[in-house]
Amino acid sequence: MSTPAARDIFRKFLAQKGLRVTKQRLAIFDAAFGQKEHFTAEQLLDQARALRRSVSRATVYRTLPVMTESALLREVDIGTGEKFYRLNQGANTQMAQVVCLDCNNIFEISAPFMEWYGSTVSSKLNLTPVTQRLQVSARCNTLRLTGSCPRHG
Amino acid sequence: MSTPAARDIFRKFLAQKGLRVTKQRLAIFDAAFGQKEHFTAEQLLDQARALRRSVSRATVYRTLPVMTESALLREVDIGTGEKFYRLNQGANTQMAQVVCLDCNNIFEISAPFMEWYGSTVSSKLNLTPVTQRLQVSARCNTLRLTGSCPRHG
DNA sequence: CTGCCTGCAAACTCTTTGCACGAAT
DNA sequence: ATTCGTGCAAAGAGTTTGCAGGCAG
Repeated sequence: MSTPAARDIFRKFLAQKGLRVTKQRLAIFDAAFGQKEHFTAEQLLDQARALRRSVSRATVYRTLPVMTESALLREVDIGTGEKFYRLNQGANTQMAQVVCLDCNNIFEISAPFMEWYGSTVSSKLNLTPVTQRLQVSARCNTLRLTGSCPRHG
Repeated sequence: MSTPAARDIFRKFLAQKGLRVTKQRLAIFDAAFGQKEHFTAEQLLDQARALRRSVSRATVYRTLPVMTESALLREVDIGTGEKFYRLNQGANTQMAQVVCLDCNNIFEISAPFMEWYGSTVSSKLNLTPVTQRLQVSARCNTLRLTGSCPRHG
């Protein structure tokens, strides 16, 4: 759940960008803060609608970029067609994702060397790195051996 | 262009998989071998049609997985909506991609440590790694400083 | 009041799929 | 002669956008 303090940060951010503080944006913001793990635009829409029935899909899609640009959220694209988002809990270190192809869980692993790698490799090409992503797809050993995955259910 | 020898390898692969050697599949295969860099399904369709007018988009999309499974091609997903493909010229080492957001070039960089990283991290989660991807998005210094990018045109 | 924001629905992009015909074995 | 493969067009999924009306500043 979003605290009044967190909400004020969002208000301030919106004001600063010359954007209006609307009830829809606040509902979407609160919904995002209620998420514990990765979530999709659709899941965010559901949660936001629970807080304010009229929130539309379009507004969710229009608000997500605002929240990522403000570093409130991180976008996580694992190449499955739909994008995932996650609260950016003040984590300043680069994260890698390990995606289990069996249980569909996304595990976030700190990978500080990514930043170094990005700069090193970019400078050789006369480029300036903007973002890095490192992802590992894997299969569940437990599921393979026992036929059921504890994380799967 | 595809040599008769390369085409024979493809014929053999198809036979081995119990798949038929059709004119369309050969045209798509030849088109793929004419590509020097990364290409999209649409670009491959264009090239294949240049070799055999009737090749359809559906067949290209149905043939691409066959060619990736046979390791003739590598799939490169940089999260832009459309997938890229590339000839897998016997490169056995893991590759990272540096994507220039200005010129849209994709630079392939050998990154053998990715494999090590994948195994290390997966084993801690009791998973078996299947694939790794490491991508850096970057901006062109030359473009920023001089207003034009030599690779852009 | 002014004009940014919203909801709705249609449009869009890339990819997949059902079906009847055609061709490889 | 069998099946598998093909082309076509429609469907699908996720996301974006044009427009008329609504609400924040």
